[in-house]
Amino acid sequence: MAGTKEARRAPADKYDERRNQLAESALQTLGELGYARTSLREIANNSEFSHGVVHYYFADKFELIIYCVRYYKARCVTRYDAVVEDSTTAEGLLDAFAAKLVETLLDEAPMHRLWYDLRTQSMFEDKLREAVLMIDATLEDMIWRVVSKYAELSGRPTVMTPHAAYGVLDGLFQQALLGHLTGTADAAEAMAAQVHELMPLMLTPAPA
Amino acid sequence: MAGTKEARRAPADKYDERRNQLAESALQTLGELGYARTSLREIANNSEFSHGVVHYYFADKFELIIYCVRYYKARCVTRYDAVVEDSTTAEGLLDAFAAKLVETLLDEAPMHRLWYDLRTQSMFEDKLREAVLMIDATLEDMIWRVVSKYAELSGRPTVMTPHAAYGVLDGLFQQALLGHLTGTADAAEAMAAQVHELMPLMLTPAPA
DNA sequence: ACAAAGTCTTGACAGTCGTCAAGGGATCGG
DNA sequence: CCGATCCCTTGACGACTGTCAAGACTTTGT
Repeated sequence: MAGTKEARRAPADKYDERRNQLAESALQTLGELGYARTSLREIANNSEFSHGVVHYYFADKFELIIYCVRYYKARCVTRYDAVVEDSTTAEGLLDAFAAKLVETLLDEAPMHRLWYDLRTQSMFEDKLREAVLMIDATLEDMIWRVVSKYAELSGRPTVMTPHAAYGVLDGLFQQALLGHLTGTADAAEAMAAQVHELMPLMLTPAPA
Repeated sequence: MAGTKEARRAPADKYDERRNQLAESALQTLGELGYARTSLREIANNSEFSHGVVHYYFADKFELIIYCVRYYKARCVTRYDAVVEDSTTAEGLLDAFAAKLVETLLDEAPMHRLWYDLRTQSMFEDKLREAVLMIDATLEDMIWRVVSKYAELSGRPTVMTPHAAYGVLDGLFQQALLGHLTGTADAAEAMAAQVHELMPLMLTPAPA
């Protein structure tokens, strides 16, 4: 039992490569159909392999999906780091942050709805919980890097905890995503305006 | 089984009554298993009928689920109205509102996670969109009645649109629900504290 | 009381699902 | 060059799904 994975031959690289390849096909399928309607056969159809190969690289469906969640996290968790590092003024940071929010909402809408789908599934399915809570915490850190930098550039301390700041911003983003996917044309821009108004409220009031 | 009074019922009433009865069984099942794992047979199992009866009262699965969404809405949309009407001070309103939020999060967690599940499904499934957007708008109105009354009692105008106010509060609630369902003991109380800090920020700054 | 209409159960259908076993090629060490 | 190992395909299994038809039971109208 123990050590079956270590016993694997030299091409551990190729093994991981295939797993990532399948993860990408899975993410694409999940982003399109959602968790409820995604089958392993459909995932394999969106790859260059047949449906049986999934069980060669993953023990079961959950292992694949959880692997996908972590694989996805690795790509998006640094999304706003450049914004944080490059900004020199509070207003510039806020503009760049809001613009990046709009950009990712428009460009990667399927991935975002998948994330919300999986996070909600974790409320029902124990097996998804650990992975989901881990990435959620990482996203909270990501947002907090933005907010605390914004506070620093403004020269005013924050009045919100990282948890609360993530909660309210995530609420606005999710709302905008729903609007965007259901036909509200200016959902993303409306969110940008809301973020512009909300962020200053996260700091102690500016001196009059 | 002793149907003493149904004998004289008008058929239309009984028909709607059965539909509501099935809707309640469906809501219970959906709240327990989530959308992805709920089958019509499981719904019928949680009722006193057999699985075939569903297609006697509903054309298909979607009609049942959409009926459930509307049925659910009718019950919860007035949840905070008593809070709004009975409060005479801004602080009293805020306390009562936060307490009600905590109460419903703890007592009706399965229903809330079902709502978030269905709302997310509407990002993938066209057929759910209309019903979900309708109830979402109604919830936004419900929240706005609280916020605007809070502003009125405070004697200070709001600085947020109804849409934004609902977005941020819903974000905090959803975050707390996830925390509560995944084992964070004080998730609900933490949310109450966050709401206490957030609500004043929705109004123009108080005079120093 | 009899017939019609309404209500519900049963059983089956055509699919789809996750999973796994058997086996065929491909690749590589010897 | 051969045999072992890895990679992948194929096909099948039992279970489950939404749906519907046939019929039994109940209630209603006359």
